[in-house]
Amino acid sequence: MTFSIHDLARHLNISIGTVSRALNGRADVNADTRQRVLEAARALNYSPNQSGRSLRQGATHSIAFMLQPHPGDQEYGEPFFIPFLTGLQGRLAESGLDLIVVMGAPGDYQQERLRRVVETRRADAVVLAWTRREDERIDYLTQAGFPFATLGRSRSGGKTYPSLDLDFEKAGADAVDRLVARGHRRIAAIRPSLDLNFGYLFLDGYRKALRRHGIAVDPGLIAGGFINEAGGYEVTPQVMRRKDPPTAIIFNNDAMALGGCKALAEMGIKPGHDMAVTVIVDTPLCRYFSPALTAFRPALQPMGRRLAEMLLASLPAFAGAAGPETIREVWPLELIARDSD
Amino acid sequence: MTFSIHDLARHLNISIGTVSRALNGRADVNADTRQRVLEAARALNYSPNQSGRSLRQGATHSIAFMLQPHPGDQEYGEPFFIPFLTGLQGRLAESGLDLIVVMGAPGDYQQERLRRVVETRRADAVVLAWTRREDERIDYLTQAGFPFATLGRSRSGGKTYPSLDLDFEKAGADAVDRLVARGHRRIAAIRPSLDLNFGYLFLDGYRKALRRHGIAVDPGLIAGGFINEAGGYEVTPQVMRRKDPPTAIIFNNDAMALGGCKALAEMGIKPGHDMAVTVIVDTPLCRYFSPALTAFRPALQPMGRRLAEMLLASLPAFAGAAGPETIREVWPLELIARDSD
DNA sequence: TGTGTTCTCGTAAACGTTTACGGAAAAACG
DNA sequence: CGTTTTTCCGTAAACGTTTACGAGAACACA
Repeated sequence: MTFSIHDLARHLNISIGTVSRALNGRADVNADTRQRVLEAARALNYSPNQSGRSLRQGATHSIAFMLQPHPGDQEYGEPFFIPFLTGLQGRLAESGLDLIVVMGAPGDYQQERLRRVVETRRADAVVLAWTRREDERIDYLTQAGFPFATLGRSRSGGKTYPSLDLDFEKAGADAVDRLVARGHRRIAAIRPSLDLNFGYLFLDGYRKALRRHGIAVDPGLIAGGFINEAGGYEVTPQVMRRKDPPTAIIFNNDAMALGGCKALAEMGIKPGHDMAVTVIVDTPLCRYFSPALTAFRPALQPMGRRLAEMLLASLPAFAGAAGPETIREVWPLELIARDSD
Repeated sequence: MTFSIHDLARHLNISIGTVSRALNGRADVNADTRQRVLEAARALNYSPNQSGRSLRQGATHSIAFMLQPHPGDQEYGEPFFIPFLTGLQGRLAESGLDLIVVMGAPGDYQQERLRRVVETRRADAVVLAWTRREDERIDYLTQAGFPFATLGRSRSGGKTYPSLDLDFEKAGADAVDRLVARGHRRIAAIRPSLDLNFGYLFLDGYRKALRRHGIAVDPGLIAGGFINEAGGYEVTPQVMRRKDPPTAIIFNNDAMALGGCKALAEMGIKPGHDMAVTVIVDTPLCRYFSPALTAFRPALQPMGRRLAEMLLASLPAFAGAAGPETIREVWPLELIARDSD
């Protein structure tokens, strides 16, 4: 049914070995014949069967990104990832690699999907996001000897894999510094599960900055919930019900911030007026919310490109002259001051 | 390096043929041996090499979704698609199919990526979105005899493929009806390129509804631009600069609406106060914008499921008893009244 | 016991590539 | 001209599966 290298070879009256070599740019083929082969391939619209190549070469020429929607978010989506993926795919394409995004059902653990990708050799490497503090996926991949890179740090797996992360500690600290400079002393922090490594890092920076300013860390001003709007909505009242409520809240996440602001609104509290609100990871929603939320913005597209580069550098088939020394990077988050604080 | 069916067979002292048959649930294998094979496969953690299967069977067991970010949107992302993809992937997974999302660089035409997917047999079928009125991708796929389904209608390719669309005509008309009922007579429409079929359909519904109400369609109240925030920002002043400016604007798209509202704000015009604003396709941004934008909401996740089902029904390997009669569907958009009109 | 049927399984070919190997022809070299 | 090297290409094996085919064993039936 489909057009194979045999057909092409027969058409050219040449052996399939030569055709393959010509197509793959090997040296031991005459310039003329190469020319003929390439022209014929173009004219007859031949392109090699991917399964055949993969089988023979043991490589799929594609990288898998594991995308998993958050549980309970029917509506929200993950606008965060699209620019990142754009950068990632752009860089991979330059090296002839396809990016395939493997979707998992929302809520189920990725472990099973990951195993499938790895064991069936669907991709040559995977990219993980939402790294956890102890991440079984990382353990699995290192133990299986499967190449991967992560968006986010983790304590799992040693320092053997490329990772790119954002400086959540610093953002947490910067947020505190800024609020303290503006006269706030009672600053709350709303975080997702501490499993999620960025939640942990953020809280760490928050705590250290408070201490640096000589402000005691009040556990009652720290609350954690599901990393979605419902989580923020549910958890924010906890810190507000204190006898000595905060005058500022730092949300680790845009969705939680929106839920939190909804809760605040129901208490008659207006962000930017009665309450300073800062968000760590900016998304378009922060910009369009009213009041526009002060937030820390990541450079998502460059991050995607960079992580692709780091991953490529770690793959034997692509490693250039340089060894994989710059394997772990932490990028800054840029403060975008808006109206909510 | 990896564990193949040969190893499994050797370990069991059985031929690979029998192992394969046992694994694939064929009838001509003894119940005992099947049991043994399955247990060993499980214990030794065997899973078949995907390239091998694909090569032999001529099927990849995966469906490709072509995702292409809009040009010029570094930041915005496509939250629209995530719930849709969740539904799509969920249904496909139930039939043992993987969903792979093929990313294209923003702005470049998908045609080249599509050819690659098709010619290299990376997927058994593809799902297209953002259908155009005349869509070369559809022409290509039908001509190539490659199975596909579309999110959105098109005039291309006849009625040979499953398609699921939203009723943009009706939404456009409903929006007009509602605004007329509220006393508006000068109603503007901001649309993306008419290439995009939903832009065309929307405008069609808008026009017909106006005529039905005996209101002449004023071309000066219709403007089209790029389907992003910049487009809305750039184009909205065009309708506002008329001597007889509109009292209501219908935006076909959330991003354009946000840009348009920005332009309005700069003119000192407040949506929901000095100007009624309606958006056709709702996203979280519409909800969180201030004022919250009245918009028509699609049932994205069920749509994803349904389109997967329709696609499956059109694939010979999956077609059940029923023929592919319900091949084209148009789903309603639900009005969510908020504060902007 | 002979014949036909049913179960079960092994053998081997095939899917479309890439690539190690070897050989023929051409070129280089003395 | 003989020898060595280089250039180029064909042959065939291999990647890991699935599956058509056939055959042996067991069973049923007469």
